[in-house]
Amino acid sequence: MATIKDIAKEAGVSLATVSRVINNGPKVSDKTRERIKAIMKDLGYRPNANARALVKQKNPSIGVVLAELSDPFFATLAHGIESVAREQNLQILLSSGSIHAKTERKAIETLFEHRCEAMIVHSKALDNHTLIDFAKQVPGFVLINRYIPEIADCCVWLDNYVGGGLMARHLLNNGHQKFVVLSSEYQINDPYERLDGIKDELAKANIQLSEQQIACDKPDLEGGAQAMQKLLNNKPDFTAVIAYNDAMAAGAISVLQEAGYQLPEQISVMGFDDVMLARFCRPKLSTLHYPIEEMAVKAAELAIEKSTNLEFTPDPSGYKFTPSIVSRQSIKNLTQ
Amino acid sequence: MATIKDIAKEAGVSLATVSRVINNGPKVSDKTRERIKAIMKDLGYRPNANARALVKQKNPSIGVVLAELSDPFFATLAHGIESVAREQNLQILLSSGSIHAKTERKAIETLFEHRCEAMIVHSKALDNHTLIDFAKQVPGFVLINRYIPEIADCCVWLDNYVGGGLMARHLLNNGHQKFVVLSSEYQINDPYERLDGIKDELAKANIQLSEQQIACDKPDLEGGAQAMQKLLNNKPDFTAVIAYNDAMAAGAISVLQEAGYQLPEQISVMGFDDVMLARFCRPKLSTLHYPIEEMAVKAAELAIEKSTNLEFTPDPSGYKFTPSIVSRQSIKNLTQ
DNA sequence: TTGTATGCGTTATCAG
DNA sequence: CTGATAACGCATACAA
Repeated sequence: MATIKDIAKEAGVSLATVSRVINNGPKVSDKTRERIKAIMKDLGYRPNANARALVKQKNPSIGVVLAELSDPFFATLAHGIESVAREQNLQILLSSGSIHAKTERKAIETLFEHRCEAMIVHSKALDNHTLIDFAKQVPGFVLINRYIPEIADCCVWLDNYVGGGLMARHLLNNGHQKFVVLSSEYQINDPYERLDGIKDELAKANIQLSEQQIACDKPDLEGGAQAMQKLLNNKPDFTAVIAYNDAMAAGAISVLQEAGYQLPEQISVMGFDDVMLARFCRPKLSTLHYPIEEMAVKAAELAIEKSTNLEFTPDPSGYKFTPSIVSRQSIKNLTQ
Repeated sequence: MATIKDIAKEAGVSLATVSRVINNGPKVSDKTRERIKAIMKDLGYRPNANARALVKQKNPSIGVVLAELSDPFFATLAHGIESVAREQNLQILLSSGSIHAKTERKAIETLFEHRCEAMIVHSKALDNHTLIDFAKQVPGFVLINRYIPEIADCCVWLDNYVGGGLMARHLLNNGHQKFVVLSSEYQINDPYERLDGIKDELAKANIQLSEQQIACDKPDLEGGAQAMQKLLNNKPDFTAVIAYNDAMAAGAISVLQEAGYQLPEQISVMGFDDVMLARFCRPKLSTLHYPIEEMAVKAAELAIEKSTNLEFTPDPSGYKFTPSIVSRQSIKNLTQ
C-alpha cells in the first residue's frame, strides 16, 4: 500500500509538501497541489489512520461498549450515536460486554488502548467503583443508562423510579386496584428502581404488593411467559399486569390469551420501553416510552464536548430523562 | 498516559525487555518479568493500539459496514459477527452506509485507512464495479447479502430467486390461485430476484402476474400498509398476499384487518425474513427464515480466513444460503 | 537473559 | 512556497 513517501518520490517533492496537500495545508502552489493529488489517486493512496492517531496523540473515534448486542433497542441506541458520529466525522469502535463483568472490563480497556477520544459505555455488570475509576482516566467518558452520583456529570440516564411510579399511577387512574408484577431477575439497578417506584406509588393508594404478586424471570419474551405462568398457577386475584418491559409484557400476553382470558377486557397489561414490539402485539401495548435515541444522541454529544473542551462544565441535571406514557389498547379503563 | 519508555525507566531496564513482557516474549527472567508487570499495573500502563498497528502493519480488527443501522436484523447480524470477533480477539470497527452510495464508499474507505485486516460489508447502494475494485485491494474483504459473480469467493449471500419460488410454491401447495404482491421500491437486487422467483414459479402453474397485482413501496410497515391500500383500492380479486418482507406483511395485515377481512380465513399473507415481528403479529406470520446470524458468522470466518491465510482457496459454492419455510398461522390451506 | 538501533507512516517545527 | 528532521509508541533484528 502506497505511503506518503512513495508519492513524494513519484512527485519529486518532500514528504512535508505531500502532507500539506493531504491536510489541505495552506502554503502549497496550486500547480504542485494538483499534480500531487493526481499522483495520489493514481497510486490509490490512503492515509494510514494508525500512524495519524499515533502522532496526533488521539484517535478521532468514538468508542461504544454495549451491554448486549441482542438487546432489541441496541439498534436504536447505535443509530443515535452513529448520527452524531457521522456529523463529526468520527469512526465508531464497537465492543460488546455481554453482561459479564470481565468482558465489560475488557471491552472498555480495549477502547482505552485505541485512545478513543470519546467513549459511551452501557455497563450492566461492572461495579460503581470500577466505572468511576475509568471515568477519571479519560475526559470523554460517558455512561449511558446508569447513574452514579460520584460522576453524575458523566451519566445519561433514565429515571426508572419515576417510571415505575408512572406505571402504577396510570393503572390506578384507570381504576385498577389489584396488581401483579413481572420483574427482571438480573441483579442490576433498573428492576429494583422500577419496582420501588411502583410500590411507593401504590402505597399512596394504600395498596401493598406482597411477594406472591411478584414474579421474576429473564427480561425477555420467554421470561415474561414463564413469570406469568408462575403467577397464574398461584391463582392470584388481579386485573392488571405490570411488566418490567415490553418483551415480558408480550410474553405474558401470549400466556394469558392461551389461558383463555380476553385482553384487555378481563386483564390489562402494561409494558415499559416502547419498542417496536409494543406496536405489533395484540392488543397493542400501552407502555412507557424510553427515549433511547435521544439519550444516545445526548450521550454522544456530551462525550464529544467533554473530550474536546476540557473546561466544559456539564449541567448534571440535564442528563436525566423521564419516560412518558404511551396509551394504546392493552389497558381497560375500569372507571367508565 | 504511561508509555513503554516510562515503565522501562522506572524498572531500570531497556525498552526491549518491557516489550518482551508485554508480548509474553520468551526470554525474560521470571524475576524481572514480575517486577515489570507490577510497575505496569502501578502506572496504569495501557499499550497504544495505534502504535502497535503501525509497526505490525496491521490492525487486529474487523471492519463492518452496514447498509443501515435501523434495519431490524442489523442487531442479529452484528451479534453474529461479534461472536466470532470476540473469539479471535478482534476489535470491531463499525460504519454505516445509510444506503447512499457516497456514504457507503466513505465508510469502506475509512475502514481501509484503519488497515482492518478483515472487512464485512453490507452494501446496498454501491455498484458492482466499485465493489470489485475494493475487494481486490484487501484480502479479507467479504460482501454479505450480495452476490457478484466476478468475486463470488467474497460473497456470502442468500438465494432470493429460490426464496421467491419457495413462497409461490408454498401458497400454491395450499391451494391458492389468485395473488397479489407487495414489493420494495428500492432499486436493488433483492426485490427483483424475489419477484422473478415468484413469477417463474407461478408460471409453472400457468398463472401470470399482471402489473395491477403488484404494488411497490418502502420495505417497512408503513410501506406495506400503503402498498396494500393501493391494491385494495383497485379491488383486485385475490386470496393471498406475497410480501417482500415481514414488515410489509405486517403493515398489510393491519390494513386488511381494518378493512374488515378475517385473517387468514379470507386472505392469507406470507412474509420473508422471519424477524421477531413475524412471531408477534396476529395471526402469526408464515414466512421464510433468513439465516442472517449464521450468514454473519460465516462471513466473519471467511473474512478472517482470507486475510490470515493468503493461500486459502474458498469454496464459492459454500457461501450461498437458502431460506426455508416457517409455517405459522397466516396462511389458510384451501385444499382441505 | 538483556540492551541498541532502526523503522513503521504521519505530523509539525524549523529553516531556507 | 518548500525541504529537512525530530518526534509519536512500539516491535524486532542484531549485538552483547
